[in-house]
Amino acid sequence: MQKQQTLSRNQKIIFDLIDKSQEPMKAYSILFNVQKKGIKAPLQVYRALDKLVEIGKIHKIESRNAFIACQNSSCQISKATAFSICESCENVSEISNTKLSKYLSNFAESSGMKYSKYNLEFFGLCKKCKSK
Amino acid sequence: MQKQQTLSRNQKIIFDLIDKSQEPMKAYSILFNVQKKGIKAPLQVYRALDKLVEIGKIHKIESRNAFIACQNSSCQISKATAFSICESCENVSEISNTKLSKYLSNFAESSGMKYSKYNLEFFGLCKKCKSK
DNA sequence: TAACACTATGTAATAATATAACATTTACAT
DNA sequence: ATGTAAATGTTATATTATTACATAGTGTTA
Ligand SMILES: [Zn+2]
Ligand SMILES: [Zn+2]
Ligand SMILES: [Zn+2]
Ligand SMILES: [Zn+2]
Repeated sequence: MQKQQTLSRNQKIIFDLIDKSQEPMKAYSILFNVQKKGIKAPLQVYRALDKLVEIGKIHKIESRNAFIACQNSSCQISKATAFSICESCENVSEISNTKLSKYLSNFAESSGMKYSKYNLEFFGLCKKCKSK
Repeated sequence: MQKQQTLSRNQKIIFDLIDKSQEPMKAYSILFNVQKKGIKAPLQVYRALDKLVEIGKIHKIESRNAFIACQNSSCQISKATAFSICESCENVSEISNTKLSKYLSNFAESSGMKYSKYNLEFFGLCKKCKSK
């Protein structure tokens, strides 16, 4: 068990919003949604996002510039992330597969670099969209 | 052998620049470098980049918003890309490993989605930087 | 408790990345 | 020559992210 991180006020507001969202959220959409709570500037959002990513509570979907809450309770730090992204409905789900992550970290370890993390994004049509 | 794509004027100018570069190039840096050749607007650059990505001549490094020429002659289309990225010197190299790509496309095929492509980015220290 | 270090916050301005909208031109197949 | 798709040119604007600087809270230790 990792040490439990206490979130600051802004971090908590922003995490709660992302966590409740059914879809990845973009920074300026987050900003718009938290303005009533007193968070008025982009930087306040980006700072909270940076911290939340750092401690693994959220992940950035790089290809979409968007953020989702970690869907994998054991993923306390964002050092090995994998996602399926639907190119039609833009649904994103986090993949949590031990074999896959073992395979990839082994691959990285044997590659000659001093490996610190990876990010993998699969694209295609989700189950719903492919049956349409 | 795939059909050989003929590049248009702007596409060729921009591809040549990226291909000669020793490092990933960002869109506005590309723009700056091709202004003397008559390409004056961001959109001209982005349109060429889009096309070059589509036909697999270059790849976008999503975590860096930068572009590199494909280093894998057999990679005629950007449907399965993998990179090592050095967090110190920002060197990026394309990984071309048949086992890895087989493993990942099999994984995707068996995941329930209608898989179309993936992108994988490893982060860490490259050989040079780790020995410093 | 005072001093210190560290983290977080507030605010304004601006940088960097990317697209929309519209007009025109080129390539090339019928 | 006509139609059509791809590419280009141009202006304006949208979106994403950071710099710089000032202030406030939190916890540790002298
Ligand atoms: Zn996670
Ligand atoms: Zn879908
Ligand atoms: Zn390639
Ligand atoms: Zn390096």
